[in-house]
Amino acid sequence: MYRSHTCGELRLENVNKEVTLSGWVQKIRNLGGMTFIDLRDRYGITQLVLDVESRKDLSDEARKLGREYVIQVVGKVAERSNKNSKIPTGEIEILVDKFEILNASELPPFTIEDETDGGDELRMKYRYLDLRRNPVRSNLELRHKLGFEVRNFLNQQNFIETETPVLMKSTPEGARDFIVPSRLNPGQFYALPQSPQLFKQLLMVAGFDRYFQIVKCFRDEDLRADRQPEFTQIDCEMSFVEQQDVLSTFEGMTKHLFKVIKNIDIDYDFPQMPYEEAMKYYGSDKPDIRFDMKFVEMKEMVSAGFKVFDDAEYIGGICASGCASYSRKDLDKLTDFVRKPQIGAQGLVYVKYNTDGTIKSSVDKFFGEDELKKWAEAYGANPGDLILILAGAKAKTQNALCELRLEMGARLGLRDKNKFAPLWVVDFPLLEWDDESGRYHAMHHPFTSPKKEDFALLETDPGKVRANAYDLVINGVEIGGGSIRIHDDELQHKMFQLLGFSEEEAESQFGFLMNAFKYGAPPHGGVAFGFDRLVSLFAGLDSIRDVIAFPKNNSGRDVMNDAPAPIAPSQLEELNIALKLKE
RNA sequence: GGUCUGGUAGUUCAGCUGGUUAGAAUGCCGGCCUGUCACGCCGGAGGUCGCGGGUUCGAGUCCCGUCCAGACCGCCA
Repeated sequence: MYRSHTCGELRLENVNKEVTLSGWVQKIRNLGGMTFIDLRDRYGITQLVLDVESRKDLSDEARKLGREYVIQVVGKVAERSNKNSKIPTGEIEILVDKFEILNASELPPFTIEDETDGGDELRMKYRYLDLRRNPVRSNLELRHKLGFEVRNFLNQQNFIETETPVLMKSTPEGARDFIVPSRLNPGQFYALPQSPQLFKQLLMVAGFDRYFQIVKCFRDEDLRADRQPEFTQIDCEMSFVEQQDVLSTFEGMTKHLFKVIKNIDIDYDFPQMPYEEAMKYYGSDKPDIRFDMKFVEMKEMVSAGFKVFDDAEYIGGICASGCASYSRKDLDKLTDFVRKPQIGAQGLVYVKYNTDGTIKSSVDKFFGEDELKKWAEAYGANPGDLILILAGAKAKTQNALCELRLEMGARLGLRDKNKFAPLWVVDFPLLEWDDESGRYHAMHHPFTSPKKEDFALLETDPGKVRANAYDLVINGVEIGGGSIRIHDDELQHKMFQLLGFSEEEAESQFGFLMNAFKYGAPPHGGVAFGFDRLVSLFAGLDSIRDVIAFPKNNSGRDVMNDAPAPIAPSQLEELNIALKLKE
């Protein structure tokens, strides 16, 4: 028997009990006549004591131990004379009778502590050591709990978890596919799924009614802190539902998760904001509504005379309360912030509404105090507030203003990680124009249904058609998205036509779906949640890497096993593949 | 494909306008220590300053190239 107890469970009531523990040596404190060893496993830390007077042999033997050695000890539980209130086992310790080294350890390249001295790269290279640390392990425990509760909730709601193929067909729509060569079919390739979209729709045709799957998805695009090439989705689909049915069901799931995981009661309906409104007031389709600071449009309001404003397609700003005291230096810094190439504003106009009621702005030369007062009124500004204004091309300026709003929100401490503000963004456009290819693209995906009341626009002004599509946004993070699908083969055909597919292309790529629609496809819709993002949101992290056991780095590499890597010529031969690498 | 930031001891970092032997903390090794739990005290070892080239009497420091890492833009239906 390796252990009778874990390192996290012994308490005062176990005193005098003979126990066997196994674990890793966290820390050795040798006081000369007495040696303390912290023994660690997944469940906690238990202190071992060796007394030189009673057992000199053991104390000498303990000199051989090093950090992260795996040992087994037998001893008696004793009450500590000096208790440690910081750990659950702090009232007891083990008087060691014997111990055995089960496995020695080389010196770890970084400390296995909550506040490790290791940098990200090292931690990833030795991820199995990093995973021994409490913060990383508890993130994965949280992930486990969330997944478990998702299954629990959806099971109670009659959802069936069904696996769908990982080897499927490549389709040119959407993200780049990861490709897998087929040995049995020379010159042909599988693709890894970007999502099980088509299969879950076919399950609806099959009458499965309520499906879900916690499933790996793959997209061969560049990485970000919140984007990995393989990631996990909570993928769901329901039949005989309208949009509100889907929203209600998954609002329920979200509330359930907040309740059981974080003990947070959300006792209100999530707000639903049309896409257009989100863009108008927040410049983003995923607004962070933990704080207000809505955009104010000013194009109609300003008088002529200031060339930047006169030439601008869009003028808009935000009101940062209490920031009128910003110095010239602070404002210069903000100007630098919005002029960063990633944000791309040309400059920043400010209006200080001073606490003494006077107004000072960077455009005093062009606008009188009366006009500035009028602006302040439009913003609902109070004395002490600072108005920040950007002007230029509409989409770009709104985007820059969105970044500025988030920055000011952060500076004012309005983006508290322990506060959660869920929001449904609804009524997304069905299509968006792509200049590069000179055609419309599906904003969500080509299986999304247009709103009935916008059907007529499909012929006349496709860009104006709204879709039955929705996103769940929490704290400015897109947690999930979905739509009511097309379940009619004619409408689906028309959709492909709008997207510039020829009849043949549509048929060869998606014919099986449209064919299925001919055999009694029920109305259906669904949603997919980014599971990694959900976990990182619950964990209060900005990056999804620390909620993934073995993540890829910025270049899509696994720095621990050094994937991806070349394969043997014989493997290529077998796959009928000849490499021709570009310079 | 692009922009920005970084790469110096095992590790995390400092090293100013170029100037003698490149520092700190932590970790590691040795010694002392019977109630520690960030143990304490004393001593010690430890460096291809990412790599290549250039400027200079002299480069960790300046310039060019390159590799690696991170954040972001493009991309991500």
